[in-house]
Amino acid sequence: VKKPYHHGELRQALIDAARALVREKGSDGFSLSDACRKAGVSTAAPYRHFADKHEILDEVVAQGFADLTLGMQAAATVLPAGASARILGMGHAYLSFAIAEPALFRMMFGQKPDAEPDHLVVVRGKDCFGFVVQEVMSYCAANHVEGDAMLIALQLWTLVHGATSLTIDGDYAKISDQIEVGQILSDASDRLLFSLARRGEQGDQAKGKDHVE
Amino acid sequence: VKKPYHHGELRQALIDAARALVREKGSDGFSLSDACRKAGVSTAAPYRHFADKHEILDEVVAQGFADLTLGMQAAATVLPAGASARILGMGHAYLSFAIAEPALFRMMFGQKPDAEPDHLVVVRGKDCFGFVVQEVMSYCAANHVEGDAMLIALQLWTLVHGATSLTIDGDYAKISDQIEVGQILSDASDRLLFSLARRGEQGDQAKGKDHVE
DNA sequence: TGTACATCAGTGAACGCGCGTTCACTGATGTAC
DNA sequence: TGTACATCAGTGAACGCGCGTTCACTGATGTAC
Repeated sequence: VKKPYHHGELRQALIDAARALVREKGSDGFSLSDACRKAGVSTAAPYRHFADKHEILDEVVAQGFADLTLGMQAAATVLPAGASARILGMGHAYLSFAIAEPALFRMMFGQKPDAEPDHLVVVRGKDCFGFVVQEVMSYCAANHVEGDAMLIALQLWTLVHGATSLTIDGDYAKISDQIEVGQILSDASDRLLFSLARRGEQGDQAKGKDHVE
Repeated sequence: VKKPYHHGELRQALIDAARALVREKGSDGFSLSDACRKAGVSTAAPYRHFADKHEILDEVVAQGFADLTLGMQAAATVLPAGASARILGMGHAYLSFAIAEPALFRMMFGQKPDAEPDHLVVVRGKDCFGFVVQEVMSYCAANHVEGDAMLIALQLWTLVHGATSLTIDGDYAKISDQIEVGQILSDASDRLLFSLARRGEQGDQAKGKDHVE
């Protein structure tokens, strides 16, 4: 194969290379030079497409949020609307995403280096949480839950995010190798949801567990 | 003041300098050279007391866990034994610690750079979680809760850790500036604890909120 | 269809930087006799 | 109490390294006439 002078898809190729390198070496270990090596171009080439290193990483993070949203949507749509299993499935999708790309997950939710956040990243992040709120609202409507769906969504997010962080950072493992994150998640999620729902729906919600993951 | 050739307390001085620099610049921005500058010694001096850079940071992290445990103990002991407010107070102490030293908190619970974890760090970490389990067991005993105290402690830890991470990383703020982490935490913790406790104790637990933070 | 030329996406060499670590050294401390 | 000497905690200069970014450049593309 001959190597053409013009790459043609260099912008996306650099983003893909950056994401792969973040996955392999972590966000700290990532260097622009590495990404250039991987894409097969000189270290000056990226500056035709990006202002600096951070701009590439912002793009990676934005695509990460889009993928996370897609993952949760895929998990939700195969589960019955209004069931707590559907909410739980989204939580498992969140966890699975982070396990597949822990360093990317940390970049998405970790603090930025004091620079103001990228606009596209914020939009994608809000879309992602917006989907969670929407699903929680559907659940609440279907189960006649009185209460602020936003607050409930925040609590579930908090729980799932905690379980995810402690898993990918190896903190559960440092305490004991007997800990099952799936049990923690499903047990606590159900507890949070059940304590809200009115009587009569519980049998319906109690089945359908352990679908995903 | 004359500057003596021998520092005398250089080991602890370097640990203190490292902790201060991590607080100021983050764990990434921290360099051994910076710590030497701050302690007023040459860059070769640390090698009399530590094998390498990581050994200093391990020491900082271990002291961080000790401080976190102390903070939670201090919060717990001023609140009535057996009250849910006591458990909640520990959660707030966890959050306060992380807000005061976010970068240190991230080092404590973030993943290590593939090297095996330091022994002292693991011990201090287990001590810290052990205290939480112990307090949850007391709560369960006082409120006649049937259920695995370890699992309950894990769920509470997960929730509090999630709320703490999302707070210090600015993720709540990215969604909306109206979000109150205190409300999320106390609401969800109470819900997790109440759904376990038997009848009759609820009035006792419902007061005593909003003590700390 | 052919040619002139502007535009654009790459090259490759070089820069300055701060880092972690090593080296031979030197000044201070403390112990043996 | 005094002296010789081993030990130890520092110094300061140097190293090699990989990084992000800039520079003048060159090869390819595409458009005007």
